[in-house]
Amino acid sequence: MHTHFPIMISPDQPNFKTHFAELLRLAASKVASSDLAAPIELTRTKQASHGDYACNLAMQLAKPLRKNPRDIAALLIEAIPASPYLEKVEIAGAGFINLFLKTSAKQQFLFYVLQSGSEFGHSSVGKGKKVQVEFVSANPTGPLHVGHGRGAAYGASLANILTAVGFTVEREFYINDAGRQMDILTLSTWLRYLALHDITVPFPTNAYQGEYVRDMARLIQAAHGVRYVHQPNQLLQDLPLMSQEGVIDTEEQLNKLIANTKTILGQDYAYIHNFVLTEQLGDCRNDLMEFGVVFDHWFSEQSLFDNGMVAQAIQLLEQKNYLYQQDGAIWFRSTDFGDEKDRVVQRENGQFTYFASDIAYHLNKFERGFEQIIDVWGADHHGYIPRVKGAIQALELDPKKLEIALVQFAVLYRNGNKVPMSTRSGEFVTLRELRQEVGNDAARFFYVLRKSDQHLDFDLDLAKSQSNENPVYYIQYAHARVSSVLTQWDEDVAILSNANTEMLTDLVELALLQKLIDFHDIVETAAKEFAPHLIAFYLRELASDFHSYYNATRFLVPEIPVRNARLALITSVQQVLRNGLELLGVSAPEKM
RNA sequence: GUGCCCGUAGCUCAAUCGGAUAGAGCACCAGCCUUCUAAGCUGGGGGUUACAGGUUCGAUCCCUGUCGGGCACGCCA
Repeated sequence: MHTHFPIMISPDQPNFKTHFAELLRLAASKVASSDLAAPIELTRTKQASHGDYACNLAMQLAKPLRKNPRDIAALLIEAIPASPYLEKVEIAGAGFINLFLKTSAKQQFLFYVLQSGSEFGHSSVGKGKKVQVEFVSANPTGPLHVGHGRGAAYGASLANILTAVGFTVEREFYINDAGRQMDILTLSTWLRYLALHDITVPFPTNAYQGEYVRDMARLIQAAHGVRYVHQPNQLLQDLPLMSQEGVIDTEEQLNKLIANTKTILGQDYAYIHNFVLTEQLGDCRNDLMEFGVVFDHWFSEQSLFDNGMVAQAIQLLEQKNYLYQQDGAIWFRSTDFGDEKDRVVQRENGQFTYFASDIAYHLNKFERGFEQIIDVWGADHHGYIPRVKGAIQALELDPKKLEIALVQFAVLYRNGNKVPMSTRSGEFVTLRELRQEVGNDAARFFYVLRKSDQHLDFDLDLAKSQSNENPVYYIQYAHARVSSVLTQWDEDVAILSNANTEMLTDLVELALLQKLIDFHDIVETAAKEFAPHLIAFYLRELASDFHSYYNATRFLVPEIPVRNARLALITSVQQVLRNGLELLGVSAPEKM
């Protein structure tokens, strides 16, 4: 194919915005002899009368140059080099410089979209740098619920976007398989197993209540019969007093039960512990896979203990003099790094805290050579940030490499009421249930339809009753409509690369073309700001522009040049819709 | 009580890190299918950006205070 961009600065990735910014930079270097510290910022205009791109440079220069912004703008415009893509430049308002992109440049841009295909929107600004996105990382103590779903959708979309702009991305799931919660789940399962053999012990109210615990007990029974059955008298030994007869509800009681269970089961405890872990992890993995969320690496917290890495990390802090002993425990001086208080890394009983293994985990991440480490956390962990960043600084690692993306929890509403959610009580709506109710596509899209640090009100009744009015269908419908037109046209799409796009002069058509041009910037901004929702909003706007076009214009007209030009346009729109949906993990159906 | 986040149309949310007349969707009202998919389109009403000050050419955005909401403040994970 012959090139349509004779003097484009970057023929591989025609980017008019950066091109114009470069022109203005050249102009500014002539006008303001002193060097400019700030980069030139161009924004897309909201109104067509303001051109395609606007720049506020003149207003920013007003103070240092001690001149009227409009006068500066005039000087800048005078100094702008000629460009084959620049139609005209105007001064407006308080001193805005409005740049108009040549219509021919917009028209020819279509060839670039068609040629790039599924690669359109991708770039190489990431330069192949190694980035890790760690997300979900839910305790494997029960099914994923709708809160996890948001982290999953966000992290997966973010990873896709970072990949699209040229980073080498690793998706990691951190398995909390070392803590007390796993012991509680093991105990819960064993108690349900005993109940299957008519040995009833009061089931602690603060143990895991969910039906899936009984399911696991049945699996163990089916595989091993009575092998793990023991009489309960030893189990209740030395149990702290019950507040009411037959009710176990304190943490001390739970701890004693766990300790007794370990004694009674001996070697067998590890089997049940391992069984429930494998079972829950497998369930979690399948659930996420069905949701289109796949991880490159599953990292076990337990492995940090097994390999001695936790002890090593703590020793390292000790060597650097950031630890001290008090009340029998070992503390890390996180207050040296702005934390509210110092934090325990090793308890009085000799056990390391979760924080200790997290220090080792992050040290390990740095040792793996990532240039950027992104932790996606639930917003309830925000207080945890200073101590982790503090530990990283204490280890003399670069805290700027670690970025914490906080995702607010999704709050579920049913019949206008908040749905209570607690994993242990078993009262929660699972991600699976949600996916079955509204579908994977709608769920993936709905989750990223708002900024991640905003609370998400998820109205189940609305999602269910209005599933056909979900915005995702609006976008998918636009995609399917194009497919339908192309099917009826019934010719090879390849010939559209010879279309005469100068036929596209209608205002709606030019607006659509400009929208396609915007896609690159949207993806890059989404990557820079960790903001997948920008893609979702962009796609809705693009679909909206398309639907209007569809209703106002007939594509399959007898005049072949007009027809092919319009088909080239809508084929390009379809391509961008598909590429954008792909980033969000949403399917792009040919038919609806 | 202390710290962090938030407060934008009736509802759910945007607003390209300080820019031009604050935008969408849902809901509501009035129209559009004999022609490429009506899961669509066109038009309409809807706002003192919680409140009060401050900073400057210019504030939803930055600063201070007040009110209201969420979260976190364990030798839990």
